[in-house]
Amino acid sequence: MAGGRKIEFDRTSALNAAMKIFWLKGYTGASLSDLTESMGINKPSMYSAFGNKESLFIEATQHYLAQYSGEHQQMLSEPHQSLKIRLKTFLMSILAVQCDESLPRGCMVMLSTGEAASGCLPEKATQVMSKAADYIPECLGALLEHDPEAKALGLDQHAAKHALFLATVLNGTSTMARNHKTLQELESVIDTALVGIGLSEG
Amino acid sequence: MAGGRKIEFDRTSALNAAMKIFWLKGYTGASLSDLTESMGINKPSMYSAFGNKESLFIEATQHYLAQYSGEHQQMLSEPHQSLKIRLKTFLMSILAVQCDESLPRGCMVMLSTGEAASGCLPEKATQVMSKAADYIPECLGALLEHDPEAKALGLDQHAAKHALFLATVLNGTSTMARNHKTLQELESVIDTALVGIGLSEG
DNA sequence: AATATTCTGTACCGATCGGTATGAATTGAA
DNA sequence: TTCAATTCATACCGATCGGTACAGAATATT
Repeated sequence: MAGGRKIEFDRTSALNAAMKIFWLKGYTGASLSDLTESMGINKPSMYSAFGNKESLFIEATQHYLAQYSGEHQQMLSEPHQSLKIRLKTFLMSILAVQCDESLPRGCMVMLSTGEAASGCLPEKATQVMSKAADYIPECLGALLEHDPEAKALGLDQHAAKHALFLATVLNGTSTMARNHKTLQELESVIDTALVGIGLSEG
Repeated sequence: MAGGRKIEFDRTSALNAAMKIFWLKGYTGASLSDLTESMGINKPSMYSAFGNKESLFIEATQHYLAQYSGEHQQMLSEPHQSLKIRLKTFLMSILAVQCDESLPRGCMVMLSTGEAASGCLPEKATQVMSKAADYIPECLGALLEHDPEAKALGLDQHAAKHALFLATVLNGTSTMARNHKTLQELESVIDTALVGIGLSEG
């Protein structure tokens, strides 16, 4: 057995850089030149470390989900908080990422899901995005269906409908954030949406 | 002066075919091969008839606006109809196009505006999309601000906020329609949105 | 019929795409 | 120090991108 030349880049920060390029430009729009340049490595290094463009994209998506998606769900089960507070905190947590000025605007999953609908994604990547896109609606649906306060308010009668509504609004804020709408403007959208499902007064 | 060979294709139907390709795949995603194949012509014919890919895209966008965007506005000024009815008819008119199974799903303008935000559109095309994207929010804003019934209800106090909210919902339904949500499902989203701005009861 | 004009089809252009072969550089173990 | 193992950098691959040169086919005027 003999050792070899040591890797000269940090795999995680390279993956993070790739994630931001995919997030900004989408799968098709991100060229290997774009990716490797921002990752600070050459193409052969990328291929040996990540396989190919598709598997890099999938890994970047999982990196995105771990960093910017998982954190939201716990807002929904925060104890001693009203349903309205928990739901608004959840939605604002997502919106804050969409509007973060130090990151690409909008939601990476919603962006790439649109690419998938155009048939621009390879098969496995499409499956990953489809599963990722189901996450937020499922969180919302489960909350509205099973939460005691939601039941008391009768929201469980329209759980699916209201979950779709809120998910639709979040898709809307994602594209609005992409077009440089501010967090303040879009917070008012969230507030109006909460009125729509009867959790707040107009 | 002498005549020449006659053109062998219908310019309008070729433009219509190109529009559908751009609508389905976006500007970058639509290759010249895709376009000319569906238009039923060869590349030199396309270039002599439309100039280049960008001007074809701009003309296709204007064709889209003429066919699928202008028709909505008149719903807002329909006489002898309540504000709620007019607004819902307006929104449903847009939603019906987004969900039309004989057309590409979603709104072409909202789709390409996303591309513009990624810097994937040439300069002039970006300007055209930006102006087109302002159209629906401006319709909504003007309605809520100046309509007598809206004023009576106090909606003019929050015209900009509610216009942004409804435009955001329409962006959401566009991406949802792209992911094969049905007209029925998304109609319930519209209804919930109308509750949000106080034009309907939960 | 001859000719000027216009369109169509093919074949091609340089650039870029995703992906890879190859050799030099660097390392650990023998 | 030699050698096997691994990474890095360059240069290249076929395919496709948007766009065009050019020749032949079709038309209107003379």
